[in-house]
Amino acid sequence: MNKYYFHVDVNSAYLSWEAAYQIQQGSDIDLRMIPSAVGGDPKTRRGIILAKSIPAKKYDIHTGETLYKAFQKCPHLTVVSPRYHLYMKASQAMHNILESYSPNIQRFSIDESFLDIYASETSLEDLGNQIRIHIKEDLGFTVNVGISSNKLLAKVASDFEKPDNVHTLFPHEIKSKMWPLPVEDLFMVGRATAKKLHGMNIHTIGDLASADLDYLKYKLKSHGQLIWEYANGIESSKIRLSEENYVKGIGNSTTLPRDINQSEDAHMYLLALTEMVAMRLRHENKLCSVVVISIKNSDLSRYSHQMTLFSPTDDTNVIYQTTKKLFHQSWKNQSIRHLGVRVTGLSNNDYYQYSLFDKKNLDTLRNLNQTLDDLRLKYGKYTISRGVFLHKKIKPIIGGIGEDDYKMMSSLL
DNA sequence: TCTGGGGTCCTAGGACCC
DNA sequence: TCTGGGGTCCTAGGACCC
Repeated sequence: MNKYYFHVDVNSAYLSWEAAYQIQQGSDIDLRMIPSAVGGDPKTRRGIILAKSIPAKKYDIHTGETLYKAFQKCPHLTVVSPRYHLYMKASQAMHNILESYSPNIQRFSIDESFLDIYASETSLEDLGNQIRIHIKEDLGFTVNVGISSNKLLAKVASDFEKPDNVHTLFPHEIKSKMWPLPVEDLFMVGRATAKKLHGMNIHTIGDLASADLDYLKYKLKSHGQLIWEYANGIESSKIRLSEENYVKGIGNSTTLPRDINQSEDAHMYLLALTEMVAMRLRHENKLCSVVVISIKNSDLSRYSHQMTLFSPTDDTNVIYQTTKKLFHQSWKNQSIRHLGVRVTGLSNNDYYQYSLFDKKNLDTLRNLNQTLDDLRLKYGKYTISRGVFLHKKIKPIIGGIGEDDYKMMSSLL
């Protein structure tokens, strides 16, 4: 018996979950069988494709492209807006099934998990199929399962032929199964790195694996070492359990319905974003010590500005006042297309009560914030809004991922 | 090809300390 | 006074992931 790693990846996750849900609700249309996609807001035609069906793929529609473009390629494309709460439930249901196979599960993203299992090598594919079928029969959507002796190889394996498949990628299979693939198929080789590698005449994962390590490190720093190891199948991280996989920052951002030039308008959006960020922060029982704003101009250039606070806080108003200050320190007076608010430097709020500052005032403030959060959670986020939003078209709270927030992946395995 | 939003990590330069 | 070195923290920007 040896330890093996399994990577479970939901096929076209958002679309599969949407399809499975609609069928459960009695629909006789299976979105997976027609050209369809999940993305943006189909009414305004803004936004992008987040997931697509296999029939939609035949129209050359791919993830990340604008809805506008997708409709041009396929006018009868069925598009549905994303429903993140549904996806979190589906993700949780899958997690519950995986728990019956291993106590060690690492949720890598909403639709991907790693688990380690002690088994004999001959039983691995059967085990993978068992997981695959279990999820399909109980939950109505399909997954790919990748199996290997480490997480990296398991992840690469789950990306082989889709959907509804089990693949292995053991070290002795690297040469035949992984090295012929284009280098951009490797985890952690994105657009920028791929371009640099092509410039070095490295085109396949095999090219990368046999490249000179010192040269790669000279060109790409530590990232060069990392991807060289990945290309050679070298990776040894353990399953990271959720306790050690804590949140490091919380942020929300939005593309504005139209470009703005007035700082008063920017303040509105900063407040609306801060409302959501601070609410999530309090929900996590955390305090932040750093506030960051980011600005994207109409010409798509972007910049950010941050500030470390004198003392950690979870108060909406303190964070908002800081974002305003940051905005005025950094705004280049160009028209703005996108704004973001993010907090980092998180700490637990256990000792908040024992702060040196006036306890009574702090408690009053905390109670006020808490009461607002509770009301919004119970009756909807627009139940109570700040007065400044009256008669404005701007939504008083902006940003996704609410109540059932859970820890997501990091760029490391 | 430049279009969304939510993240993490790395690096380099500057400030500041001893 | 302007000459050494080591360390940490902060900040801005870039790269990557889904």
